[in-house]
Formats: sequence, C-alpha cells, structure tokens
Amino acid sequence: MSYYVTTPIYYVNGEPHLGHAYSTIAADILARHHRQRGEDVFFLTGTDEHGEPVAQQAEREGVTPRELGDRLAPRFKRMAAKVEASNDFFIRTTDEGHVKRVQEVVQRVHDNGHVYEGTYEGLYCPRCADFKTESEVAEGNTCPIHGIELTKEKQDNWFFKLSAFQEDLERLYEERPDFVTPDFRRNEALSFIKQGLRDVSLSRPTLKWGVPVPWDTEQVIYVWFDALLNYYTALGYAREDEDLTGRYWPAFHILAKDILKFHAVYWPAFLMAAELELPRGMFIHGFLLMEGQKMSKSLGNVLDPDEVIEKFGADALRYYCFREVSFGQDGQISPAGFEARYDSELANEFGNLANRTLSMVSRYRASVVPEAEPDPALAPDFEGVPDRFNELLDGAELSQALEDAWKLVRRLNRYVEESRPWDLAKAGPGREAEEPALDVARLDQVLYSLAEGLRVAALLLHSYMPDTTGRLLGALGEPDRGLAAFGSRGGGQAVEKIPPLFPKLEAESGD
RNA sequence: GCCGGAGUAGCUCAGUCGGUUAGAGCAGCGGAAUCAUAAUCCGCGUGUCGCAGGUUCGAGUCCUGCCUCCGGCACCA
Repeated sequence: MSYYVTTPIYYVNGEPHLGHAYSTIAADILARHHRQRGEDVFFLTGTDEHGEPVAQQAEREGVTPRELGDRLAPRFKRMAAKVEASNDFFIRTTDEGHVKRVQEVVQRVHDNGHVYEGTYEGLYCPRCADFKTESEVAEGNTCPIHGIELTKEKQDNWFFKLSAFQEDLERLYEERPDFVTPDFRRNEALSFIKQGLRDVSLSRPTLKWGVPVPWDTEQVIYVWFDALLNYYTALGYAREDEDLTGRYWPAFHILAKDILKFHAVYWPAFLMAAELELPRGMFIHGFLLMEGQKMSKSLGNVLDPDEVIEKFGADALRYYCFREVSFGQDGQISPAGFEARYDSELANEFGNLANRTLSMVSRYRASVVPEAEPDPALAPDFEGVPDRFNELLDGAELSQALEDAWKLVRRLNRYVEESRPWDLAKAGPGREAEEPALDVARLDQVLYSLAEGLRVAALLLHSYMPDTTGRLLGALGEPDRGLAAFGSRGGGQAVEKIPPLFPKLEAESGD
C-alpha cells in the first residue's frame, strides 16, 4: 500500500516563515505516521519559482529570477530539515524534469481540446499576478490586497475551458464527499463551483519567466498551472532510475485556506482535462495568527521558525502547532503560549513521566522491565486507542489524534499516583507482616504496565515528535517504531536513564 | 444581498439520535504525596448554554424571528 503526501510548494519571493513550516510539519506527521503503519510513503515539498511576482522581486534586487530562486530555494530546503521534515524529494519548478513534464501535460490538455485562444482584457495587479474582476477593484483602480495601482492590460492568450468541467466537478464532490476536508471548506469550494465557472487564462504573453507554452513559445504557462503540476511531475524525475508515478500517484494534499480555489477547483478540472487520476483528497488548514493577525512580512509579526526551534526544539514546535490550534481552524499562537505548553505539557507531563518511569525501573528492578501481565486497571484506557488514532489521521485530524495520545500520557501519570510503586518497593513496618511476595509481583506488574504504557504512547507520538520519542523508545529498549497495542510486548528489556527530554526553560536560562 | 458556520465557566473549547444534578483543559484557591525535570495527583464552578418566542412530558440540543461575530461568494464604490 502506498501513500503520497504533499505540501504546497513555497513561493520564493520571500523568506520562509512559520506558516510555511506549519504546512510542512503537518504533511510530515502524516508521512511519518503512514510509514509507521508499514506503508510505502512518498513525501514531497519544494519551491515555486516562476511567475511575475518572482520576476519583479528579482528585478528589485537586481538579480535574475533564476538567481533569486537559487538563493531562496536552499532556505526553504533548510527550513524543512530544521523542522525534521522527512521529505523524500524537494522539487523546484525550475527543475528541468518539471518543466519538461509540465509541457507534456499541458500539451495533452491542449490536444484533448480543452484549450483555446482568446483575448483577455482587464485590470491587472502585478503583485497578485492576476487580473481583477470589477468587483475586486478597490477605489482608484487599486488592488484591494496590495493597495497598489492596477494597470489596464489586454492580452492575447490561451484559455483553459474550466467551464466545461462544471458538471464533472459537481459530480466529483457528490461522489467523493471527502475529496476536500474539513467539510466547511468542501462547502465553500462546492458553492464556488455551483455558482458557475468561468474559463481561466492558461498562459501569459508578456512574461518571459516561466514554462514556455509548447505550441506557442512566445508565451509562458500561467504560474498556477505550472505550480500545481509539481505534485505530478516530481514523481517522474525524483529518482533517476525509476518513474514513481505508477507507484505513488495520486497524492493527498496539505494546503492552507488561501489557496483552496486553485486546489479544489482548478486542479481537479485540469487533471480531468489531462486524463490523469484525481488526488485522493486534500486537507485545508487555517492560519496561525499572531496577535490576532495573519503572519505577514508587511505586518512584521512573523515568527521565525529558526528562533522558535532554537529555543524550544523542533519537536516542541511540531507539538505546539497542533496542540494549541485545532488543525483546520485558524488559531492564536504566541511566545507565551509556547512556553506555557512546553513547561506544563512537554516538560512536566510527558518528559517527567518518562523520567520517573525510567528512574523507577532502574531503581527498583535493576534497569530491567519486569515480566508481568498488563494491569487490568490500566488496560481499558488503552483499548482501541491505536485504531482510533489511525482513523483520525486517515482524516488528517492531527489535533484530535494528538489529543487522544495525550490522554494516555495523563492517564499514566495518574496511574503512577494510584499504584504508588515507591510504597510497593518499601519493606517497611506493616509491610513485612503482609505477604511480601505479593508486593513483589504487584510491583512487577505496575512497573511493567507503566513502561508498556509509556512505550505505546511514545509510539503514537512518534510521528509528531520523532526526535524525543526516538530517544525515549531507545531508552525503553524498543527498537521498532510501528504502532503497538498495550500489552503487545512482554518485559525483560534493559532500560537506560537518559537526560530530560524537555529540559525546563528556566533551568536553561539560569545557566 | 446570498450561502455557510459560530455565539456554552475568567480564557480555549467538548457536548453524538432532544432525556438523569451541562463537561474537559488552562488559569485561580485548598490539600496529598515524594518515584521524578519542586515534576505529579486529588478536591473546589450560584455558567440567565447570544436574545425572544414556539414544539415537547422534557431543549444547549428541534422550529421561527432577532442581535453579534467569522468565512465564502456576489454587488456597490
């Protein structure tokens, strides 16, 4: 079974920020999760480098668009690495393999009769790289988004017959209710379709920076089609010796709400026109808001992922993003919120649970997990959790799944208090009078159950926090990374004590 | 203007087909414990469930109207 997941490709007219990291982390969690389930996974991210905004940005900086891409693509690549993204390839739309395959697909759409030549006249925003309909024009012929003056443009260019796919799209949404999730995004896309689709421009005659239209090399392909096709083209050349298309296509897409229309309407229509299989689905996430506003360069409220990772670690960032903000919704984030979650949940609840567990096994049982039956007091709380976890992640419900896993962490801390291993380990007065052998067995059972529960929880959390859970699983003597049921493994492994997984922040700054 | 969503504890939110005293986390207050990164655990809520009607034996849950907020689309400038 294969699983192919993508992030949007990031536009190189600016530096990477936390918003980019967010999409990347989400896709990475899904990729890692499906690998844990033993599936054949391909995870793609990359950069979008064509189009007018890049050309303009390059001009402002006095470099060629190619040079701008060459400078920024590595930054995005590095960001992916910094957040521990396990992508199998990093596509750049300037890659030869991409350009070639875009032309093939566009040619096929043309040959299938879905392209025609027309004239487009209207007000154009160079920053948006898009024409504005009358309704989208602000006072004084300015762009409502960028506030800059629009220019009147008339272009002979090629059109894609989007309107011809109206019924097909409606049927798609009918037949596959999960094609776009969450459902309120699906409704938005569907109502957009239902109100009637207009043909869209497929090419740009005035621009040189892009993929040439194969049958009219004076024009370049509109950057959005070029960009969307990355999901398909990458599989063709990511590996020198193998075309991966048959193995992985179609994809599951992760994207933010601002590019819903392109992915949920244009993209499937274009694939239909090219007679390619449609995506298996897509999940539309919201924005991480800083002080109530979208992070944006112009507002100056951008959180640099590097700084966050520097202070909290990549795992903590990955955790926080999906814990604090319900995946799919917009949500507030803040440095104070990071610190609160880090301290109370990662350090105190999870890190300390790991620490006390390893410590007690080490102290009371010479660092070997005892062999015992799972405690019936604990087992029901783990019953069915991995299955439900899988189901949630099948629907890309990252926050819900994380919540389920976290309940186990909390349950285990409670279990420690309920079972009081330190009392069981005491041979003090009033204990010897009872049956010591019973307590030995009981302590074995408690320590086994605790270590086993921690193992199961760590495995569930592994896709979210690969580094720290990896270290913890190593310390627990667990070589495998597949999801496991509670009680599926016996005792007998040697454990080792390790430094705190999430050191307290005060302790750090106090040094 | 049209469509959709939301309005529940100080904050963030759960509340499944209408059914027992409306829940969780955080924050706050009090306590227990000592294996552990002074971490953990337990206890503590007089909430007009946006407002007003209605249906029902019974409504946070269904219906109608209204208010506020958010999103999408359309329109105007």
